[in-house]
Amino acid sequence: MIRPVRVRFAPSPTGPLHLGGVRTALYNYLFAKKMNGKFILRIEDTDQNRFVPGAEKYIMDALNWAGLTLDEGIEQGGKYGPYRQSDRKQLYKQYADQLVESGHAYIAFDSKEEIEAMKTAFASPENPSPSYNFETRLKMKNTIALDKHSIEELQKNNTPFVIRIKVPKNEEIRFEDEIRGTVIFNSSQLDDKVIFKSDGMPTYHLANIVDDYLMEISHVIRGEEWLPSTPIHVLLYQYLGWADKMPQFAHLPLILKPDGNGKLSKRDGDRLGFPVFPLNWENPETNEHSEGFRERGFLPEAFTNMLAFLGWNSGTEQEIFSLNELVDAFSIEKISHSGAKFNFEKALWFNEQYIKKLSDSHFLDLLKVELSKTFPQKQFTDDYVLKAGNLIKERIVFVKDITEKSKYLFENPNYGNDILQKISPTITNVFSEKLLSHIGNLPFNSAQELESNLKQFAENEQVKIGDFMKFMRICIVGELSGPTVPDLMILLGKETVCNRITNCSNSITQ
RNA sequence: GGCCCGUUCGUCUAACGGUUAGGACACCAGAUUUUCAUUCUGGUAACAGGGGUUCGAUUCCCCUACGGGCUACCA
Repeated sequence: MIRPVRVRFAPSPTGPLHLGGVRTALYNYLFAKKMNGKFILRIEDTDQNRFVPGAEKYIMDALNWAGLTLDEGIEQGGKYGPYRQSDRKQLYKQYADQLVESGHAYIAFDSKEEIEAMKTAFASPENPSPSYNFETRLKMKNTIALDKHSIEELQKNNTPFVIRIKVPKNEEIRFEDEIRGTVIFNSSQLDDKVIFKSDGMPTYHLANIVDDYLMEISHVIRGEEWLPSTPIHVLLYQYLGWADKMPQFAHLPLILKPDGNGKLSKRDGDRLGFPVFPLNWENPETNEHSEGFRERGFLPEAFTNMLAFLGWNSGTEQEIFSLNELVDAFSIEKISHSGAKFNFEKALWFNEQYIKKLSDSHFLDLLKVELSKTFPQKQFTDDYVLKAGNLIKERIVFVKDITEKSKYLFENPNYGNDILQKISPTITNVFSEKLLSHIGNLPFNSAQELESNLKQFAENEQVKIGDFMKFMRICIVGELSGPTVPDLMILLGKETVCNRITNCSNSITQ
């Protein structure tokens, strides 16, 4: 059965998208593009209690930042809309009713307390938490157990009710998972899941199946946490008469915390000092702030590349892939089966690689953004900014390191006592004076020329070349790191260099 | 507890019955660098355990152990 590939990313807007969510979206996108199919965003907001303002927009912003272009969704529209489940509310009831009529579902009037009571009443050592299923439903308040009169009575009193799927006893439910192969469940282990809630909204299980069917979804690529409820979904497809339209399932392994075990959570990020969300997020209820990969300084290409490799591998030794290259190389077959621990070090490495690859014009644009943030007052020429950037390009992890760690490229440094103490005592005021007048007559043509000239000067003055260069570095940089001294001198120019030597010398004498 | 999924260097992973078990990150050492990085070279380091199947198992099957997920009128 060949049908057009249509995949959906279906998050619920209960907060910011985390790493795992973005990766699920990424894999859906890659698969869609690889197969010349459509990538769709559907917002699953059937739980009105968990609605978080801003979350929906956050999801779309995050996908956009990561470069995962949608073919259909809330903003792009499409002929299968609306794409927000709350906007499709009136659609679902008829399918729940259809299931009741065909005998595959039933109405249940039990209150929360009554269900609790059942669970404690039937609890046993073998079965500590009995479920609402073929064994217990006959003892509950529903249209299967109750007689006609009691049902009418409950309905007349407007007793709140839900609709539950009637899961059969002891039937084998099997399906082919694209990642895990054949998965088999016995229906007796399942419970009669609520498919339609008393507030008039469907639960995930129903809404998901109805929408996937209506939107002609061909493949469901989602997290592994959905594997246990997939047999319910399979049953729903059968009972609704849509078995031949059931999508292929692919259940992704989870992203785990770097240390220990378990799913990666926001707490791990806070604890270990790295972001777990793509973009910054302010929780509107608690005002809690969470840092995003974008704000941390990650390039979107590096971020998606890194994410793609958390649970997938091309099978070759290539690791750097643009989004388009990922599309070409992607296959569900190569998705791994086990959970992947998130490794922030490797994420940093990916970003470094992408910084090194940046074109001059792109790099310049990014540099200017950072500079305007740090030095809103100052003006620098593009030529200067790019030269400065290229001087430190291969020693930075993030573009913003240029202003956070290399400010001396744009303003004179301050000289703290600890750094001044590292200047050799052989560097005296007399020496500084001589140096300044020497440099004053020096052409600033090339770094090589400057270097040999300075070496010669140090030799003539009988100052150790190491001591001298260290002094020069401290004057220019304010610390013992950075590009080579002659390169910096050429970049900054004679006047700035002389000023800094003067400033530094003055600091020593004070 | 039950059900389901998983298990190769510290981490991400390659291997689709026969390899000195490969790569990357991290780490260590050396070279380059008058600093810090970069770069280059080299190194340490893994098939969870036990049974089968097979001429031969990291690879296929079973069991055990361990890890994870699910077990809501949440998704």
